[in-house]
Amino acid sequence: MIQSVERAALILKALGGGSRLGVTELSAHLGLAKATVYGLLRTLEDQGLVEQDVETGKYRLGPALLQLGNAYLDNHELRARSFRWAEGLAVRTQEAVRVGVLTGPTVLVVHHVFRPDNSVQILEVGASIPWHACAVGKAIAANASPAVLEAIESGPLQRLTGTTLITKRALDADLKKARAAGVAVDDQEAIVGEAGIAAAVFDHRGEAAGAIGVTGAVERLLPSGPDPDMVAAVKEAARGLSRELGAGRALSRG
Amino acid sequence: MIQSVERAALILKALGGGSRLGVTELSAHLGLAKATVYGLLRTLEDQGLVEQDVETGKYRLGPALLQLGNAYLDNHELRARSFRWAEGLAVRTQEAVRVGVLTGPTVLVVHHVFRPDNSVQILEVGASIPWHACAVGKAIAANASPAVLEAIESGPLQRLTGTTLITKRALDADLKKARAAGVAVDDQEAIVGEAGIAAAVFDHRGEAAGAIGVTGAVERLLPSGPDPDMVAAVKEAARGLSRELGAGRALSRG
DNA sequence: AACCCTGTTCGGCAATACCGAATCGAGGAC
DNA sequence: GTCCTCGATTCGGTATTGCCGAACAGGGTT
Repeated sequence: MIQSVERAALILKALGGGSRLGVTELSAHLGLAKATVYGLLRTLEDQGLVEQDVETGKYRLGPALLQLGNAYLDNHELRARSFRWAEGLAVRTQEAVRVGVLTGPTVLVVHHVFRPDNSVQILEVGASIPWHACAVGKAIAANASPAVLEAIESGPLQRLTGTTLITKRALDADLKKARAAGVAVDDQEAIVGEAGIAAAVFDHRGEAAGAIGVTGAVERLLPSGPDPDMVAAVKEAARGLSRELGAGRALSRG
Repeated sequence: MIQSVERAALILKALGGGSRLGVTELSAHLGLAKATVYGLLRTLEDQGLVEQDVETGKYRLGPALLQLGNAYLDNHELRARSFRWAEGLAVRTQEAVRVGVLTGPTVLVVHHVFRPDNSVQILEVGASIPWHACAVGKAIAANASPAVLEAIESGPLQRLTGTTLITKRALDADLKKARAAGVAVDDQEAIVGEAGIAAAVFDHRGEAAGAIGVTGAVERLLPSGPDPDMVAAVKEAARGLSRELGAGRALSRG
């Protein structure tokens, strides 16, 4: 691991975590000399990866990151192929659709279709959600390799609402249920009143590349248990998308 | 400029420019030893900034960039404050609205409101557009500091359509017109059939922080010259937004 | 006007990252 | 099945490079 690059990345993540930070704050945060941080910041600024506030002298993330983030999306195969499936799923279920991938202990939303009801909604592409508190995350986890599952389950599991599952035991049971049902369900585990139903998407190696699912008001998605039509729609979308990615017959692990 | 960080940034930009690249391709592209590039890539991968394709061994951009790009947007003051103005402008003009900032020689779209006509549209947030071929870019350039203007005008100016202005002379005249009118106009200079009307947004220092404007079919925006109602709407949105950013009375340079 | 808290610059040390060359592993051609 | 080639990966020595401590400069506040 080359030291200066690693440190530069940590600076970016520190700046991403909150608002503007100064050289002194960053050097304290990272435990480095001020001059070291300053040199890194100068280079990052030169590359457009950070910007310095002309008034306060503090630093914030730079525009090049937005371009690179966009380029990441453009090169994303799962995302590209999910467009028509997500659109169809949204129309059929009349709910918002999310496509996500697992990055570390969080789900990164790579595609999002609004609920087709003309209401004002904010785009969630780029948002990160704790894996254990959303249907998409649990759908991926339920079909992940043992090593990955172990890694994400061993981290701290934050309680977001009263129903969030935060013990390995409860989660393992829930993932087993998800494997049996073919879909994972989130019952107000991230936001009170909001539920989700999602199914894993597999690539040509049979690995879970991500998941697709619907999110919406709990009374619509889980009227008395998961709505069967929605479950079927989600499963079909996930299966179709998997096939497009080249998945063979073995669509599920174990 | 610290060497390894600079090189790491160049790798990211190279990967962002196209599709997957291998160690050898990158080392040839940057003129570095393979082992050097390899070390940088390993570090970048460790930080989630790049991903390695398990099959081909080639590298692509990583998910952390999407998160950072999103964080950039979250911390963006102009963008945050532009939400309600952009929404209002879209409703009033019945056209798509874009808010952009200047980054190097291109305009980066930081906010985008769809044309309110229920058609399927793709979100352009994160997209980069040559400054000289869009109304937003010209609105910013017309009010930029001489140094910035000189920098962007001296670069190569690509012809995108038959009407794209690509000489310094033609652009200077157009910018002068834009300053006089208070809005910049793009008449199919980026895409045939598409026009734009935009006005600069000023921050509390009186500097052009970006621009807001409408885009749409040329026959609606420029029926016989710029539609006066649209011009007025764009100017009002830009002025309101500037005021929110703390701009004083001096809303225009010179 | 003095203080304090920033961001910024400088110079020397040695740790650090660079490079060239060798190794490994996979895919294709015959 | 075997050879060949091309690309990713590893290794070790070198001196370049970036790190650090300490001093400087510039606002804002008291």
